[in-house]
Amino acid sequence: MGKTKPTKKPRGRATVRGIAAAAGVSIGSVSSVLNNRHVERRIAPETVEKIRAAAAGLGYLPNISAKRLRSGGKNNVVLALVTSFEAPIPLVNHFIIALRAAMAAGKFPQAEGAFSVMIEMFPAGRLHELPGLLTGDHFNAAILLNTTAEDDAFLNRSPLPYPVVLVNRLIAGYAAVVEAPETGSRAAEILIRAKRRRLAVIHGSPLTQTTRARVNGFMHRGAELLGRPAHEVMAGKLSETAGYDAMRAFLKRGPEIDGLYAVSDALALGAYRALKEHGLKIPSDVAVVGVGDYEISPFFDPPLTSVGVSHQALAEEASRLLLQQLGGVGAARPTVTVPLTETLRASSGHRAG
Amino acid sequence: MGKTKPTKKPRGRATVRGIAAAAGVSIGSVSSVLNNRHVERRIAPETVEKIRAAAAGLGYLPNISAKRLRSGGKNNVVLALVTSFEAPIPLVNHFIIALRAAMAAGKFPQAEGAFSVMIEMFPAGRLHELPGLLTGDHFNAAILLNTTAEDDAFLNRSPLPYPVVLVNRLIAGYAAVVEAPETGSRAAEILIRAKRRRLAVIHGSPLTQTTRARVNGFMHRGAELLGRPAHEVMAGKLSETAGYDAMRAFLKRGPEIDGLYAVSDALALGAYRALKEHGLKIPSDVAVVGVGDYEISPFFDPPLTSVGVSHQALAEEASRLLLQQLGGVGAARPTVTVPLTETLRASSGHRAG
DNA sequence: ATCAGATGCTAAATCGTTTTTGCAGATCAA
DNA sequence: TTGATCTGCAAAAACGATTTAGCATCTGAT
Repeated sequence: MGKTKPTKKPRGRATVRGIAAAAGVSIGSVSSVLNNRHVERRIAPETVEKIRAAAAGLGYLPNISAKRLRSGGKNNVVLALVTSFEAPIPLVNHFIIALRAAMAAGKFPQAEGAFSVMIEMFPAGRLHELPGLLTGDHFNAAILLNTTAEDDAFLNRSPLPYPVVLVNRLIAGYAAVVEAPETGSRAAEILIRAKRRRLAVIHGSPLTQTTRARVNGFMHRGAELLGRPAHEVMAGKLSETAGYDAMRAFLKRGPEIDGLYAVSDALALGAYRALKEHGLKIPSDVAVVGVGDYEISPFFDPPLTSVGVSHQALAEEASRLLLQQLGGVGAARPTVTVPLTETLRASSGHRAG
Repeated sequence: MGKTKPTKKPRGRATVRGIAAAAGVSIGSVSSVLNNRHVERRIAPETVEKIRAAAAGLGYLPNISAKRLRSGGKNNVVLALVTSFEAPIPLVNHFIIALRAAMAAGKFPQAEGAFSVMIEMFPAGRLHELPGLLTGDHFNAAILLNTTAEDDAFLNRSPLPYPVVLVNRLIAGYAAVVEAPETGSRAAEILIRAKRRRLAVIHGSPLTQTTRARVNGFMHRGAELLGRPAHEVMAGKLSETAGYDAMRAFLKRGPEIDGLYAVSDALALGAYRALKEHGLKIPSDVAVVGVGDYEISPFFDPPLTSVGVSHQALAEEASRLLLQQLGGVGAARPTVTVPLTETLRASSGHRAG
């Protein structure tokens, strides 16, 4: 009938072509109607209806890539936050705000301040299955969070063809932002300065690069200063419930402690409850030190002393690093160590901050 | 020289064309080199170097839209989470997980299970400035969170040309997910069942649609059952600090209360501290009810009783609704009310859950 | 009957990229 | 010297959309 071009088979997703074929018009008319330009473009009302019906019938969804390409908007720089499903991302807004701030501050002027942020999530250990990761089809640069050992091995095998910043992970050939390595030892020092001698550390299992560094630093410095090893309390995960369960079991087993280091504030909060239930007072019986990864740790009861890097600092540094690499200053892949913030609060016997 | 085509001016961002012109080769060769296909494509080593140098010199960044368009991957459905900078997004992972689950469950088969998620943030009240919002250039569908009254007015004026789901907001012509309206009244009932008679509610300022509904429901039901109005404690924001400050000032002013409703768990936590500092015990002196928007509220001391909708339920319902609209079942723009979850814990005198 | 202006649509150009095809020149074997 | 094979690259097609230019046909006025 009215076919004007060698019509393609309508396989796959509906496109303007498919609609045009179905309605017996040209793709130009289809586009005009779908963007509500049919008045200026003088499309007849009944044609408009035909096209709308065809689009609805085919379940048309525009191809965003084609739209963006064509309409050539300038904010075509796409940054990605890549994290695993299993890990929470309380950091997301920190990152977006930090990226935006870094852009506004004129790092990476090419983007003209405009960029898009995608979130890509993958099942732990399956980073390699993430579409577009290897081809670079989905984003111009990425911040990688919460990778597992398998993911790290994959990254090590196959370098990604765009700028990447790892957070709390070190892999050769990649830029990274990590917390200062003396977190654990500083925690030990805080407790020891507070006259604690029988120390314990509570951590998750398995240990990550970061939590292992914290535990090791703590154990090492504690043994060094006290000549005696600290107890190790092993929780299943880094959650409150896991911390509570592990701490409860530990206390029931009998060892007496007067100082506790938690490698996450979630564990600290869980331990709080176990300690209180066991009749122990914080800090008079047991002083507690966390890492400050919960924004509400000042409102724990008692407020939690912590030493660690703030999510905000981490996010700012990672953003800076990412844009710097995008700016393309050669092949610099620096590792940036974010300095520690020590916040002394009541949980270690200090005056509430 | 070796110019083969009427070379375009190199204005704007560098493209393969620009690199080709700079290196004196064709764009095909440029593309081959940039994608590390130069071996199979038999590009001479010195040409490879020339192209790499030109690309680096021009600060080349590929246009992601063009890449995706060309390489035609099937996951071209783009969903957006749109929220304001000011509001936290602890919900992000809930939404992504829920969207993924809904996709996997076979809602919206067109996408073949693959889709991308973008996060778009805007300054409160400036939703209308978000690039791509009106044209639909950036995503196929969106979930809108944390809009202000101005933003809502804008949405009301200019209907968006793609499926949208509003969260905790009602605007004519848009699908929405809201919490059940009886949150506030249920909170009042919990406190009154716990034999509390002198009630107060603590809330932020300005009130949002949702928090206003909570406050109104609470006040109304409280007055109805007790024949006496509840006190209103007004905090600046929905933060712990604001809650603490407001509650402290209120207690200092003298009114005695025995039941408190907090329209956010953050306010509840801030109020906890003010109450304790004032020598009041929870729940014996003052029972507290929150809304359950903090995952760690079971680990408050004492654990917080709450009535509200979980972020997870909200996210699941919003995702379902979004995909349903994408599936395009006509122009259905339903408003879905998410049922309440009531969790009785120690803060209202119940046994810890 | 003729021309001007509407009206309604098609065709083509374009966005930036990748891949396929093809062509010229060099190298090699006989 | 003549094919055959290899090298190195250019040209063109394609992805899916939007916009512009242009071509018929119709309407109404003269």
